[in-house]
Amino acid sequence: MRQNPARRAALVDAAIEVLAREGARGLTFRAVDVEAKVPNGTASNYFANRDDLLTQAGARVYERWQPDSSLFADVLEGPHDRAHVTALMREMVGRLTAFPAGYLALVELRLEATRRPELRSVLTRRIRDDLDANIGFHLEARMPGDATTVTVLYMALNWLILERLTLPDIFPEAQVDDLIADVVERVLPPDTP
Amino acid sequence: MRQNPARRAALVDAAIEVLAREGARGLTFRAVDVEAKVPNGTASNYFANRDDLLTQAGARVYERWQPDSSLFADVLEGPHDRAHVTALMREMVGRLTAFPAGYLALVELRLEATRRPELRSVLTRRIRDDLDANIGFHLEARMPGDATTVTVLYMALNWLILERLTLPDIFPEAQVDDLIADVVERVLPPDTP
DNA sequence: TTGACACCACTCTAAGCGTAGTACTACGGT
DNA sequence: ACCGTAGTACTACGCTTAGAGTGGTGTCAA
Repeated sequence: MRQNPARRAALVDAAIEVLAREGARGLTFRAVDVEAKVPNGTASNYFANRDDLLTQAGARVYERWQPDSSLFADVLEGPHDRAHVTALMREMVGRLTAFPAGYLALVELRLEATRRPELRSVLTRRIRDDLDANIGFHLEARMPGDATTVTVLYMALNWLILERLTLPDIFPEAQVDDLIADVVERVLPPDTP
Repeated sequence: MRQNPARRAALVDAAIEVLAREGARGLTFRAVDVEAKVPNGTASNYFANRDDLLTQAGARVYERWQPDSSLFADVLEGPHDRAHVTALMREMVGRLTAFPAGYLALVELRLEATRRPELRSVLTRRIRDDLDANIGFHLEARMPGDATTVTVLYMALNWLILERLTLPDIFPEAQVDDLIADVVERVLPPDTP
């Protein structure tokens, strides 16, 4: 098992691209080698098996999505109204969409999870934690709405992203920002001035 | 090119199962043969190529989801309030979820559509038509809310279904009906008695 | 008898895995 | 300055699996 961390990271990033482009079943050691432009057999030397590769790829996507830490501070200090939530949601959708391979790779992992119980439990924990963190943050920042509000936002916006990335002509690009505002407007309770 | 329609349908249904179970890349003629329990080489004789098989599978899923026609009549005559919409949404989520292989196959097709422009345009049209039909029906039935209402419902409930089918432990089964009611309650305007 | 289909068997090709063997590089010890 | 060693990079090979497509033969019914 080789240790070179730069190479390891490059291989994991390559795995994400392959997952998004070729699907879970196309994720082979060889394909990762080619994508990372390293000689055949290299990935075999860095990962014990496919599961290893899959879970590391999933973790890496979340790493690369971490927002700038200043975001948290800004939000806690900002206003607690719908307009601010809309801005936040736009930022989030934009941030996730900006790494399309990562999002598509996660969807592939979800589908693969229907076949691999271990992957399913890892993914379930990660996604549940993420949702809970969002709920916690929303409440801590004293934004309008409760846990259910955040859950409904989570569902609608996730589907919006999936739709944009797979069938972009269903919701025209120009309409997306308005759609996000619509979602927030419908789901959040009115501001109490 | 063989014509036997019963066999052809059996092969398409088998293709849906294979898509859901093995992913788009696992959809091979041989896998379909095995799933449909017909001799090797049969699918080769019934479909010109993989694209042919993919688009026919997509169409078949929608066919199998068609609600009983009496549903439409019932809805047009029923009350026009949130409670009724909730019941309708539960029926719809239940109907789609009851054919999990179909739903997962469609998600696989979405991902495959990122690679195949032709499949993308076929799918885009079908899904856009379906959404428009839902919007039209909602308005025709004089349910509370407008086109945006239906769109937001569409997004949130689709993600709910995807979540249920891929990572069922994120939202416990027992919570689903309540969650649907929550979604409707937040997204629809209040009843005007 | 003929035509359409079912079934079976076969060849050809491609892809991938794992690893053995060799080459390179850097570093510490002397 | 030299050498040995450890860790890694690269290459190549054997082995296995999977699938595509097709030709030939059997079967049934009009």
